[in-house]
Amino acid sequence: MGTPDHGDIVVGLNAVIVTVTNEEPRVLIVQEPDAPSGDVLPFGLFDPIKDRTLEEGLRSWVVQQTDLEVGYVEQLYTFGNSGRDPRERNSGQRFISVGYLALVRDAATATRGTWRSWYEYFPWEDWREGRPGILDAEILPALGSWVEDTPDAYLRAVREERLALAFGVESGAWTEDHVLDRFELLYEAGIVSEAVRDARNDDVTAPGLTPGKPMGFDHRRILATGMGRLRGKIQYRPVIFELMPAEFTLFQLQCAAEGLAGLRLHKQNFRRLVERGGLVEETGRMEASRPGRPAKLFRFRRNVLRERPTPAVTLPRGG
Amino acid sequence: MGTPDHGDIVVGLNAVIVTVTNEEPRVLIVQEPDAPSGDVLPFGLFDPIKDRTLEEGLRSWVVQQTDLEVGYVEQLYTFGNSGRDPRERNSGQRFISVGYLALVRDAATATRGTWRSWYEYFPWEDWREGRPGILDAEILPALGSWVEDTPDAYLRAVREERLALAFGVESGAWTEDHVLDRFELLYEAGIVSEAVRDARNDDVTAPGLTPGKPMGFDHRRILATGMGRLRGKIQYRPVIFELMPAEFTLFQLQCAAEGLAGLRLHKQNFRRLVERGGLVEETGRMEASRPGRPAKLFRFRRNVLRERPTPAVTLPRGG
DNA sequence: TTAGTTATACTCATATTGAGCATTTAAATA
DNA sequence: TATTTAAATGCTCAATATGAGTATAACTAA
Repeated sequence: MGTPDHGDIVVGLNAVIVTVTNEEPRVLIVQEPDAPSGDVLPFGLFDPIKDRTLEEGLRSWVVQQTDLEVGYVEQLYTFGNSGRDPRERNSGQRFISVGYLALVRDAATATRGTWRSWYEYFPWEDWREGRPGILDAEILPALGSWVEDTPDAYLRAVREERLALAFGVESGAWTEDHVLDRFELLYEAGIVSEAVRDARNDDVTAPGLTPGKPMGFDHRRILATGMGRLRGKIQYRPVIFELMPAEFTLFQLQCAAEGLAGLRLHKQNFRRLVERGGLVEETGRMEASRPGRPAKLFRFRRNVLRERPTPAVTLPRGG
Repeated sequence: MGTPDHGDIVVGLNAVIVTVTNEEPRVLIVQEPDAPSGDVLPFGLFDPIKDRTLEEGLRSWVVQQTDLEVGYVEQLYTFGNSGRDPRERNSGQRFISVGYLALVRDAATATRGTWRSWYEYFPWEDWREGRPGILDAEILPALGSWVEDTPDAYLRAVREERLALAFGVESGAWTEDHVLDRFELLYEAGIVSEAVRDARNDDVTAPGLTPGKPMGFDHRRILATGMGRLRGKIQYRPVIFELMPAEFTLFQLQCAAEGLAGLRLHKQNFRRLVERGGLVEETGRMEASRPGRPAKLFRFRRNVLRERPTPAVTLPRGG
């Protein structure tokens, strides 16, 4: 990497590794002793000599660090903002962070790190038990006055529109995949503690309100990107099956979809869509007995990929 | 940047700058004297000292190089494959290229570069005059035998599935936004001349078949990414209006959508969707007279953003 | 005045979606 | 063994959206 003189670029690879256990979407978190403020995602540096591609680099140190064999991997976004990574301050290096989303079926195999529900970091994203109270109690008032207090009229209008779009203020429609838009508003408004941490000058006033658990570096932003991408993608690609065991009941599938989307779905309509869409086929086996009528076990019909242009689970809302 | 010793990382920012003129989607191409093989996109290096963010860096040298004020900008993808950028071979540096999509309304203001139809580089992507002949005459046979000739059975199955998905071989469905998937297949199969150029060892046999105009570096891949992203995005965000003048007829809007998607659309249904979706409003003015009934002029209804979760033009196929 | 050309309005069968009620099959309990 | 309870599964029905037209209106050019 050479001596770190001013102007050196360091490429960090960050992984949002997702699994679903007990109907709860979880991300792999590693404990970094020197993490300045909060949990961090697994990350490593891109080695320009050894790694042939970014994704290869990512895969190699994920295996090395966690012993996880990740299957599905997808690039998320490349962030290069100065000031959002505290490591830059002392080293004179410039951190570019490339985020990746990885999906694993079997959480058990990770030898390092812990799996945490992603809603610990984003409590306002979980609508499964109804509209989260924190939205109307804290977040929207704070964002509202942030918009109100914007001096410049044009900028105020822009922010107002962003707020309306991201949180469905005027339309009443919550779009579950706009996770990043919502987080960026909270960050810019100084309502998450990372914003306070990163503020060098005092243009950010800490409002004593920091919903959700903070993360180190810009990792909560990367997690938001991954959540949004995954929530969007399950609606047009069958990625959800990357998170399911080989055999599953339709209700387990629905719970996984609900967990990821943070919504309750209409059970009968969900079944209809999945079955009629040709996404699954019966295995002939039944679920081990529990109270109630036993459920048939299904498997993913891989052939659906060749048959339909958009083979995915759409999300019929409503409990 | 320091002396280029082995292991240095250089971040290149590449812009797919798109406009629509005469119903044709065009990209800004610059003439590089040292471009090894073909046209290139505008690109510049990220300056880790001056540029606060990647996007800011991009905007600054786009203005500097072309005098274009780009409005809408969106990051596409970060490529880091070694071997796909010929500059790496001599310099000992590692090139990471971050692609961006930028949309401009008024092509006239560019002071450098030329606007070229993106279908010059991707002739198989233009279905407006029906299914392109090159597909059945050249591309699909070549891809077919590439798959057939794959020795490893598992890899062959994977490739077969990718081919089926990307080109709609089995489903018969052409998904217009899978531009990158299709290009990557052509590249891996050695059917585009960039693949032949990049091949160090002889695992790629030049088949004497190189559809579409090649580009320098990995720029055709970046363009493919931009085309696919834009084609996908017009269906759920009103980005198409970033490419339209302030006032336009519904037919002009349709032609723009058709040009971008590379499809013919059903006129009456297109109107219905756009009008009922609340995307536009009448200005009261009419188009300057041409043969036929004069058309009403419309403008984008910006307020639709606050009202609807997915304000966009869906694409009703069929001429 | 008429033909040509394009915009716009309207229709209609079919598919998809949202919402709910009804039935089946098991375990748990009396 | 009969009854209750908890699911899974099956079915209906209205509302809406979509695909594919036909019909009419408003202009220009000859």
